[in-house]
Amino acid sequence: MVTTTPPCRQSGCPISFSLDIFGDRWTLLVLRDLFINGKRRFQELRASDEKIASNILADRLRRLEADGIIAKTRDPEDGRKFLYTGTDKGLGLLPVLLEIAAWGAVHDPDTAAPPDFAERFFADREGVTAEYRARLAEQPKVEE
Amino acid sequence: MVTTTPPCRQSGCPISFSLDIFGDRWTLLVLRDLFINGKRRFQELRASDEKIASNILADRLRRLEADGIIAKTRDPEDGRKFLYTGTDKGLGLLPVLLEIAAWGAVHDPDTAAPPDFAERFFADREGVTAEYRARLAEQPKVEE
DNA sequence: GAATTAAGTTGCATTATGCAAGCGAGTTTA
DNA sequence: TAAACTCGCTTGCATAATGCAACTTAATTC
Repeated sequence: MVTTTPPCRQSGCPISFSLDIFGDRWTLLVLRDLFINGKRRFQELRASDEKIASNILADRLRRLEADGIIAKTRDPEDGRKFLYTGTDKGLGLLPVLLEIAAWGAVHDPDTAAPPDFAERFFADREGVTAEYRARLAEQPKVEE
Repeated sequence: MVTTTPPCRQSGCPISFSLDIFGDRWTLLVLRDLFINGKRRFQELRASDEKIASNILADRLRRLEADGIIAKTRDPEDGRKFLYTGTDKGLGLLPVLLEIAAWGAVHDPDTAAPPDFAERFFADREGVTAEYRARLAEQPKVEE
């Protein structure tokens, strides 16, 4: 089985604390798909361009749930399926994701980001973040 | 020897692009020490609370330089030493670091961050970021 | 020119990740 | 109602990344 227990460096540094949770090659991509791309199910998350392995995805979802970043519920419409959705704590990472996206959009010559994304974000971080938050809220709600 | 060639997922996603550069357990901690804690030399970076191994540190510095995030110069005052400093591209990551720090400061019950850091940051991201940028600029300059 | 310091490298053990296949519970189909 | 199918995983095994201790090389001080 895959680890499940993340490394813990306990230095008191808030950046180190954060990286103990999402400082690896996959966690932020999972959160991107959940919070920005509107995905909510295991198979949707697996289908990303980056091709995450199923055991790694299962492990990251387990960790994120254990850390209170996401919540796992059964799909009311199909009992085989689960839905993964962000908690308030998790959605607090939306600005982190967008800040990372904006830097990448500026420096990646082959970026697929909308051409004015970074410009708009730097001109109005709160506003653009609110837009993305609102788009997420449009999704049919799930009881926790 | 350690890899030096980072994984490249080439999905066009700006977040994926960014994480190919700093989506690992150590790179952002190195940048934290350089950009926030004012460190500039190999030994200073090694001495962090998180105890990075010297081969990993050497590898990350090499990658960061190759990616144009930092520049390496000889210390004019002691020819044995090198100085590592952020480029403009690299300093563009300061908002990313501070956003991560703010989230961590809010959610880590044992954070060592200044008590009002997150509050101040969320109230005035640009202002707080400018403060940190200014603090860095106070350091004696290095010719590139 | 001998000892010291800085910045690494090397070799090897441990841990994380990648890949393919399989499994059990819930759902649809005949 | 049983066979076939989906979905969300787990398992086993190969490869890659990381951790640790010791060693090397170049510059500096004594």
